[in-house]
Amino acid sequence: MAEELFTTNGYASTSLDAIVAGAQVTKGALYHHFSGKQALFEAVFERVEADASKRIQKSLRGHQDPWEKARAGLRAFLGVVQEPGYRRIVIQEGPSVLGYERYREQEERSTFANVLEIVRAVLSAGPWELDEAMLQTFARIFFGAMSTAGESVSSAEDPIAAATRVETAIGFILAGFQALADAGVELPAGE
Amino acid sequence: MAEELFTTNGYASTSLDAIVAGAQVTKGALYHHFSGKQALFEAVFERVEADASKRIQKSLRGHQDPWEKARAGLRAFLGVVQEPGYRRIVIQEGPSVLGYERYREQEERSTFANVLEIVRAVLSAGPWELDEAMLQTFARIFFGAMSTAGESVSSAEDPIAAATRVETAIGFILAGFQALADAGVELPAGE
DNA sequence: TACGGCGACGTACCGACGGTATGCAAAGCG
DNA sequence: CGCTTTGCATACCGTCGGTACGTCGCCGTA
Repeated sequence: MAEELFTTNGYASTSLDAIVAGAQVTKGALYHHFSGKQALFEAVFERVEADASKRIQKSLRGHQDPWEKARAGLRAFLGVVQEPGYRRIVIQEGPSVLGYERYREQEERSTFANVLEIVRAVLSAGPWELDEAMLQTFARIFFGAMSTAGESVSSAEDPIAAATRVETAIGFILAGFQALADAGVELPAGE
Repeated sequence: MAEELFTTNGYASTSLDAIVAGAQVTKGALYHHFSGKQALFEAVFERVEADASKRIQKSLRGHQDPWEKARAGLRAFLGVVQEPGYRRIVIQEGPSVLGYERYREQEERSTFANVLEIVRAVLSAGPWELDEAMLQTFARIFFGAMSTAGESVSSAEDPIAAATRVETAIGFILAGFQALADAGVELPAGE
């Protein structure tokens, strides 16, 4: 399967010959179904993304409180982001193989959508009035934070401890939000 | 120059022939100085990184207050991250071309070091007792947040407004920290 | 049933690219 | 002044992504 080869060897080091040999087909068949190597990668990318997104959504069910939802989602995301396939295909090579634009389009309607939903829920619980652009900005920031954190978690010598630290740190940031909400602090105006 | 070619076309689509043609040398000369295409990229990567790091450090000078320092550093980072060379070479293709390990080693002693320094200054201003691992975790989170935010900023239809939104969002998070510090809130214990 | 067209592959091949082997002039050195 | 080493130039090779073209089988039609 192409997914394993891309995950273990990376995009550039995975030859089409190796893929077709592993899948028991020929190059003709491959090029009948996909327009090229990049299109094949994109199909794999979408599958991995869809799986991850489904998993995260599943973890969100059952939580009504936004903060609880956020914590559950964070935990699920940290789990997803530690899987070699997601790390390699989506986080590491996605942006460079697909180009940032296509990468973003794909993310926009899967995993990032989940993050956005969570952020929306959390920030709507506060006293702030945020327009859509500001919500997206917050979501981007959290998405990036958690992606990077996930990378460092899964390459740490003790991933479990590292994941705990990340949860603590993000929880701390969320606590800061709560504190601001309780204090009725307004959003600092953009200058 | 190889840097421009890598920036505009990307790593994979930049042939060594194009590089040597542009630099008025031959492949023999190139392979005399670098052990291969990846090593050349790595050299370019280091230069871009060093430049960015220097620029950020410069912006930190003159600020004593940690929060002011953080804001200045954030602004400088958002500037750096909008430059095509840094975006493409460091953020987009760095991880996939160098591999995450080498990428991290490089970042560790340049731009990330700056972020770490800032985070250290900010968090030391609070009443919390953080060990080094926790500091690194916070720094990773902020680094990832700002890298991703920078990507979205520079690909936004109005980059200036987007940058302002990012500054607002991060400022909000920092304000949350301040609120927690003022309230004397402890770090939530890792479970 | 004969047949033509078409979709689903298989196969042989091409051009480009990264990398290497070898040559060779100039500089350093005893 | 010879001999080694450095610094590069050039010709070439293996691999890989992609393509051109052939082939086999199915399906509608007369």
